Amino acid sequence: MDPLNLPIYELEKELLAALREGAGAGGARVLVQAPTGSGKSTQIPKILLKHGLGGTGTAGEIVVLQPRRLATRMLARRVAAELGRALGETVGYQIRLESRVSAQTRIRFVTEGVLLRQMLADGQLSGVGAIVFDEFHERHLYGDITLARALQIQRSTRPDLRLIVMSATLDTEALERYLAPCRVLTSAGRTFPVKIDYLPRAVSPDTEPVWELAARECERLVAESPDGSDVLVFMPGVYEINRTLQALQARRGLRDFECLPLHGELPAAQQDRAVGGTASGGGADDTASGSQRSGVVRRRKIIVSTNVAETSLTIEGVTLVIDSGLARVARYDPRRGINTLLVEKISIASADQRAGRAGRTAPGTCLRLWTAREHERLNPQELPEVKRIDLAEVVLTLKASGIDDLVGFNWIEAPSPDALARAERLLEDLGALSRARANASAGGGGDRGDSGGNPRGTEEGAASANTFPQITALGRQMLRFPLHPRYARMLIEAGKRSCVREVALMAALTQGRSFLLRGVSKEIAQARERVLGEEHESDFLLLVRAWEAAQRAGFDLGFCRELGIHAQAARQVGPLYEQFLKIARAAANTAWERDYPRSDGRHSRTGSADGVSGDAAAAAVPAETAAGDSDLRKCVLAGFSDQVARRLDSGTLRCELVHGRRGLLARESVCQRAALMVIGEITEVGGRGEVSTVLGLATAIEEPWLAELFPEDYAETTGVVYDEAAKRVVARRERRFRDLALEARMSSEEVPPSAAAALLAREVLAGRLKLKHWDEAVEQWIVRVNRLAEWFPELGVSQIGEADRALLIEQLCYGETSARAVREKPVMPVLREWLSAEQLAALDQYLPERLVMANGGGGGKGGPGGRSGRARLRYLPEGPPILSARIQELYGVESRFTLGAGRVPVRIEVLAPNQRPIQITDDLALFWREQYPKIRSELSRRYPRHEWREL
DNA sequence: GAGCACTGC
Repeated sequence: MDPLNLPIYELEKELLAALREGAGAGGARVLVQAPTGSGKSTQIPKILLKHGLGGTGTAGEIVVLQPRRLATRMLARRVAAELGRALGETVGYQIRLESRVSAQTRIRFVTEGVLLRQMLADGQLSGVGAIVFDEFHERHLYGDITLARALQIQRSTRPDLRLIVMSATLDTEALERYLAPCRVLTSAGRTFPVKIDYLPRAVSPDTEPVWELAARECERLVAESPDGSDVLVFMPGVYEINRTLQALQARRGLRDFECLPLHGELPAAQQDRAVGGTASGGGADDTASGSQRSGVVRRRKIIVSTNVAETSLTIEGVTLVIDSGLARVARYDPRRGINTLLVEKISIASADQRAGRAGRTAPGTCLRLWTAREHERLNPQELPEVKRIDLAEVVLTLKASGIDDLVGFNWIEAPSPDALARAERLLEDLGALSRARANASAGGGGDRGDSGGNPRGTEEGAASANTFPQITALGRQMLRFPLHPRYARMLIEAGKRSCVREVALMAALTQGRSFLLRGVSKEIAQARERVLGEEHESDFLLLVRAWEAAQRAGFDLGFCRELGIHAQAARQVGPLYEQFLKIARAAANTAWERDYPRSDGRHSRTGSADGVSGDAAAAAVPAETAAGDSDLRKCVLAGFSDQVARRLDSGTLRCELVHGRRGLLARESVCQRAALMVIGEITEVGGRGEVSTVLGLATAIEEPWLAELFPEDYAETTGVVYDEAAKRVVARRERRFRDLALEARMSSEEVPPSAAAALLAREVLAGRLKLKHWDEAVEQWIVRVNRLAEWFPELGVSQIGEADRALLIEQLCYGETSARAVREKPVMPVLREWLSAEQLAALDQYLPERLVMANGGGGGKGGPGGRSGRARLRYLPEGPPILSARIQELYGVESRFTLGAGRVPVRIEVLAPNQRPIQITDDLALFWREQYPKIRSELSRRYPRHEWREL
């Protein structure tokens, strides 16, 4: 097609006029509204170049911002070809680790991160005459930030800078207001019409899962148009894709179709197969497409895909789209400090984008698996990334550019104050920002109220500049690494511990797509163990071993497949690793690499700046043993100190994290034996059945390291320092560091029990440590009682013996199975044998405000510990009368019950009418045990639809 | 017998 015929040329005159006009009025800003296929990405840069609008003077450069690398490369290539020039001359591109530009380059296509980095290096963007923001509707975080900064620069010092923002969606009012005054130009696209159908009636996923529904409708539609071409089905994730493929293959009417999955984790060869067989990613697997090509009749395809096919990959020849309307959406929950990845309904914009995939080559049809009425209730747009993801990296970047007041920054859409506060707090913890003043209105911090000896009045409010946390020298050092601040911090720590090489590799291995596949077969798991050896200390180190093995094998496809390694992803790690190393080396005055024997026999350099060869240090090569690994693990701790976790029990994978969070250690983690660890990745996942928080990338740590690395946070917690400043720091960490560490120490056999007891007893007696959950803490609780007995004879408490201990655990953990035992020796009287009423009362203050009765613990098989995946937390309007009556009698209050049933504990909390949990005393507990059958039957009568068997 | 979308420096 002749590019000059593209619809976008209808806008040429207007665009030029708008740019000239704007230049006179304090800065040219144009918003171009044009759908995909209008030719805007290639032609607008050319129009600017043709009319000399790259800028005044000689060096005026047109920078075109793109959200994806592949598109960046291809657009540059096409525009260069259209201009009849070699790539890298007039037209070039720049993406991470790859640059094709020269001094003559006037049009430079770049990815978003590249421009943000450039702004950081040169706050005036000298040499840049125009910036074109392409695909801006995708609203990536870096796109938002670069536009905001570009506006700032234009308004302050560069009114000659031309800004063109291009968007494919029509809903641009907010953007228009943001850019005002600005001109809006609209152009038609050149795609084929797509007929959109909805379901006539809503279908509940309970009666028919989406994959069944999709397969059924697919069969029907295909029968209606037997000559049609390929079909594209959108599903939220791999699980749903596999179910859909099964359902499709079970349909008789679809027997002649080739059904193919398409998602990001698939090897390139398989992706190519789904997309159309053309080599797009350098896949070496020619066999599949080769035989396909030679076939006389090509089978029609049904491609079942995730969102990759919505924007990143284009599939030729599709005229029918079936859209589930669902997607897995990543968010960051700043309140809990965890990532979530849950199935959600897509937005209208996203549904339109998906539908458009049916009209690339010919008129098409899109069936939406929801009703027209349901459609009206969908969100018009996806939430932009600023409102969805962790802002730490961007906040650090802004602080480095001198923007201290983040709330006052000219966000296109402002993130929540919570999200900003969380990012600042993480950066403070990492040492990248100075601590906020005590009386600064930090917002979201828990340490309000102790304005202490500060002479300033209360609620001064008005933000004077010096109350904002500022970037530190360490923060600037961290910013040199193109990484999340956590990993940058790890690398800085590695510099101090002479293990940069290893940590740089660890960082590189965790960027981008994960190269070690999850949920692999038994054979692969065994092969991994055989080839990689045993690793128990860190998931990072397992990655390192796997990658080194793959590298030694030259990333051989067969070898990688055997070990469940994504060969292509693994191959991309090398250059990244080198980049981090290079940056680390460039940082002068640190001996960042120790002389570490490498698998290839070369020795890395030691010594400082002048590059003296490291032979002399060869004698000092440290043994590759625990000492070396512990340094690596301390680096991880430095980057993730707010994600320290401990196992709650040995029967399940449940863990407790600092700041009161919980989760399940990832099944594939190597740290199954560690008492205390650091978590590199917290993700709440779900979609089918239950939602759970998965803790991945774990690293075992040792408790003394906490004191070593965080002396001021930890000192107070062990009672050494107790001044106001330390108190505040601890308040910020919500005192969890200490509790977790102590608990972990208690359950670790390596620490002499007497030492643990000494610590614990002191904490307990000082009132600084309280028990939280009876179900999980029975063991520790018994130990505690025993330590109390041992260390504080004045309490007159006797030790809990082995037999009684077993009995207690049985009764408290396994509930009903011990009904006989309860009758014979009820719990509380047993306790009474050890503790007098006074002692019990004294102990009461160590007991939780909120005592949970539970049958917990994963252990009791078949018995009351049986699971029911379906139960959810639910409030019972009324509890069992027999229990209510007793509570009324004992406490004189009306009660409410919360029945919680997760996978493991089924628990009933007793709540007073003011919603505060009631402390359950021994009387009530005893009553509960004795009357359990009656209570249960009352409950099942009252709530017959609930499943009670787990009780 | 559990549990995972897509980009980018």
